[in-house]
Amino acid sequence: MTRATPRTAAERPRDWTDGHVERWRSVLPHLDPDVEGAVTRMSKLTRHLGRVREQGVADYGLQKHEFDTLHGLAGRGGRATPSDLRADLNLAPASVTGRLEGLERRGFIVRTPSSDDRRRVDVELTEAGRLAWRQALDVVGREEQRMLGVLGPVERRQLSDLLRRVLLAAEQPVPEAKAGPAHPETGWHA
Amino acid sequence: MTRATPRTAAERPRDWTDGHVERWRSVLPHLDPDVEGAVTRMSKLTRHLGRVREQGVADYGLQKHEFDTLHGLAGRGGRATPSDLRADLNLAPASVTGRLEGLERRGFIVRTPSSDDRRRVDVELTEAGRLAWRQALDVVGREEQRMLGVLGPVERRQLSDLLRRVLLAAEQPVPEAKAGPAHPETGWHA
DNA sequence: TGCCGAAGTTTCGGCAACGAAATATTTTTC
DNA sequence: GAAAAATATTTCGTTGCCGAAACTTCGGCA
Repeated sequence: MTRATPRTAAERPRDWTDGHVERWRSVLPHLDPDVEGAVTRMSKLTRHLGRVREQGVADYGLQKHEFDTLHGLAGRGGRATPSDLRADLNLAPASVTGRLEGLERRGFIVRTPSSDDRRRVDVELTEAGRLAWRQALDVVGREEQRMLGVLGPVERRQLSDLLRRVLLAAEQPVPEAKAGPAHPETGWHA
Repeated sequence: MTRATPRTAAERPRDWTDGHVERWRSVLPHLDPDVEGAVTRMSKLTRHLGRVREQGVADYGLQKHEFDTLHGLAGRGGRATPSDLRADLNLAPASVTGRLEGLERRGFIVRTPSSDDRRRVDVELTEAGRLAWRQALDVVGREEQRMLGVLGPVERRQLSDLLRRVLLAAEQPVPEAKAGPAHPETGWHA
């Protein structure tokens, strides 16, 4: 092992979250440090990637929400309806209209009334749109790789697998009532 | 082992993210499924907890941002300045004022000009505020426990440890330039 | 054909967040 | 000890999002 993983908590370097959890434990003694630590770190990591996306994507003249919209569109091969995007991006219908408005004004998409169903609108990525998307995409990809790259391939798989099991539980509808356990507390995260 | 973890991918149940990653892999072939899977799942889990918080917290008459503010305040022992909250909650100064306005109107906090430094304002949790916070807190704690509870104690620790290592990398300032690797792509997540 | 409920999209009104500028107060500097 | 710089908070103007309502079009059914 080139730089083995420390075995004991003492020699393991501490991150911001360790301090956070410790602070909260003094207020809420029942808190499970591993649950709280994992949840907090996921929240922070997600926010961090969000910031990177926001900032990196700006170099290509896009805002986060603009990029996300282009990305959603690209994920459908460059053609979709507002309803598709509404579902993919988890947005209110009104918000989709707002986003498309801006993107159309900037020439990244075109909206044309569908000919076979005239209730619908077809949204299509223009060449300019596809280009902006493609360039901005790499910024985020690099940061994801940078962060997850500190883990080896096996560990990445392990992480992904653990999370899958958690998510499967989340996707399950809550199994009813569930008289609260003795220590249902949480310490939260930024 | 009561119900052992499946060894092969084939017998492992698939979650939403597996499909998502697969879809994107057909568009961006270089994508690392484990990186993408992990990131996507963290994003989804964070969002899920956000929704639960939003909804559960509503049962106690609070909105998410109101609860977060009370929570930040409680984390400082029930007394803080707007600047403290601004830092803890990662908010623009203007937003803090807006939030406190609402909470004061509802009787959950009190704002009093500090006597020793008259630029400052002291924000204090009222009894009503503390009560609302404490009750709403349990809702979220229960959901965190429910979700992470599908993992055993050892696995939770493992998850938390893996994430710590990733976060330590994130907390490090980006190590400069980093001429892009060959496959810096990403597939994104809702 | 003519009507009716369902579906797709946009408009409207309101809320919360942000950045920038304004205001008030303290600390520093000469 | 007064002017300048720094700090804390609020006000202002803009933006994006959301829920609800409106409008158009589609599909079925008499």
